[in-house]
Amino acid sequence: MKLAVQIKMTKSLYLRDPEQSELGRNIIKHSIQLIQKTGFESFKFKKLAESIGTTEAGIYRYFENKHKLLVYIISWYWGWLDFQIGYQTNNVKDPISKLKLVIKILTNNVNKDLIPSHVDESLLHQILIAEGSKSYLTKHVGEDNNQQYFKPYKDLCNSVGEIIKECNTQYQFPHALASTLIEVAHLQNFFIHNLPTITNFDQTKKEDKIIEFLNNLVFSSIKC
Amino acid sequence: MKLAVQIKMTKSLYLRDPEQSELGRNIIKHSIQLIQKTGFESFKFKKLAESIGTTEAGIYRYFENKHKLLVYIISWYWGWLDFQIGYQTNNVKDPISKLKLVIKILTNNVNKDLIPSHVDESLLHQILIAEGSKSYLTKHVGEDNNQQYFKPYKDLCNSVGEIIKECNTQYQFPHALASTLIEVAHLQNFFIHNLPTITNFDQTKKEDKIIEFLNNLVFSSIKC
DNA sequence: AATAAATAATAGTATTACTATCATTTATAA
DNA sequence: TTATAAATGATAGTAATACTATTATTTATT
Repeated sequence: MKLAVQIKMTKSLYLRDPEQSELGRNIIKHSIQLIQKTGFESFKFKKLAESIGTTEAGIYRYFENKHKLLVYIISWYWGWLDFQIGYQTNNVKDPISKLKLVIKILTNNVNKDLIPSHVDESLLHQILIAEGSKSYLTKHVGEDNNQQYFKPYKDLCNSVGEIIKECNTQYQFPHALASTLIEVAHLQNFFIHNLPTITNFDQTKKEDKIIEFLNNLVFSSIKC
Repeated sequence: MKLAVQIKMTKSLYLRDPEQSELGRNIIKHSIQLIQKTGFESFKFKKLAESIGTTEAGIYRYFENKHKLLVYIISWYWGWLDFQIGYQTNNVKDPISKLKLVIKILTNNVNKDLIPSHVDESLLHQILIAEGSKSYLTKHVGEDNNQQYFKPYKDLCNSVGEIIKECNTQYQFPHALASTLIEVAHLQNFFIHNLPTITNFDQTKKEDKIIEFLNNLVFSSIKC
């Protein structure tokens, strides 16, 4: 029997559970490909339906609208990242090594194929970088939050925050630093690839530079 | 004669310069109000035209589409912030005090009415927090960048980066830290107001907490 | 007073984000 | 097996949106 990760998703995000049918899984799989390829603004349910070989109505039976589908996909990734962190740092005793590993995981710089999955994580990571903040930068963020849409994100922030606490119990802002770390990992990745003149990273071994920057940022803040 | 700040805007952002006519200035003014009120996704040129008392065609003579209008508004704010920083830190000799003042300015925690302006900066600040990253999180960010749309943003990052350098010439990542500082100031402001459980700031004197967090983040990183 | 530029008024189009309906296939249960 | 329900496919339709085009009118410039 294969090991499969089950990420628990908020029920109100979907009309029909996409994990439970072939069509549902296809919706997720092709959404990831299309959103990554065209960007969220140009992502249309009609194109999605065509690429799957179904109709618009078929998609709408699973997701009310494309924003919920985006939130679903992104939440799935947060849940999956949270799981990865728990799984991969499981044997690491030293909290500082643990936090360093977390930074690597957040920059997508570690082998995640330890656990097989039916989604393409590297595409998902790119979606996170380019579209992630659109999931909460809306006027209805409050209602979405009440519906627990951001629970996986908050759980992840909490997990990272707890590791930060382990490193230095005296540090005042573990959760703020955790959310900063998560977002800045994506932000700098976006900048380095799309607005390179904004940072002064040289363009060789980009990911390593981001990790170096983040390590410096986090560990000097918590004085380790 | 009144002192008026002129922020230099990239010409390719508009079709007709909105600074040069009453209608143009109205477009900017009402856009700011509408975007802040309804969010960018629900912001429609038709509603904008109605609120000004003109027609859709009138708006389209100034801006090709609503994304360019957003970029215009946001760029204006970056340019204005950059100017504020130059102006307000002008007499400050000590680079550390200077950087502290920059952090205050970025968190909107300082009196900016020193210089009069026909736009409402506090509305603009809210737009920046909620919509700012949408200006570059697109598939056409590369072309937009080639058109110099992000020059004011980069200039601001550069100004802040230079002040960071003044504080510690040895610090390796002044520009990355500058962009991080600018974005995190907005991010934490958004979180504290919209997803409060994500940070562990208590809800009193929110802005002060953000400043404290940012000061800690920046000054420990550059070891001052 | 003549000319050009800017604006207003109106209409039109292709696309989009859905909703509704009904027929057909597939799974489940008696 | 048959009856029943659930999921899917096929098709059509609608209101709203993001524009473009055209012509008339007002305002500014020479």
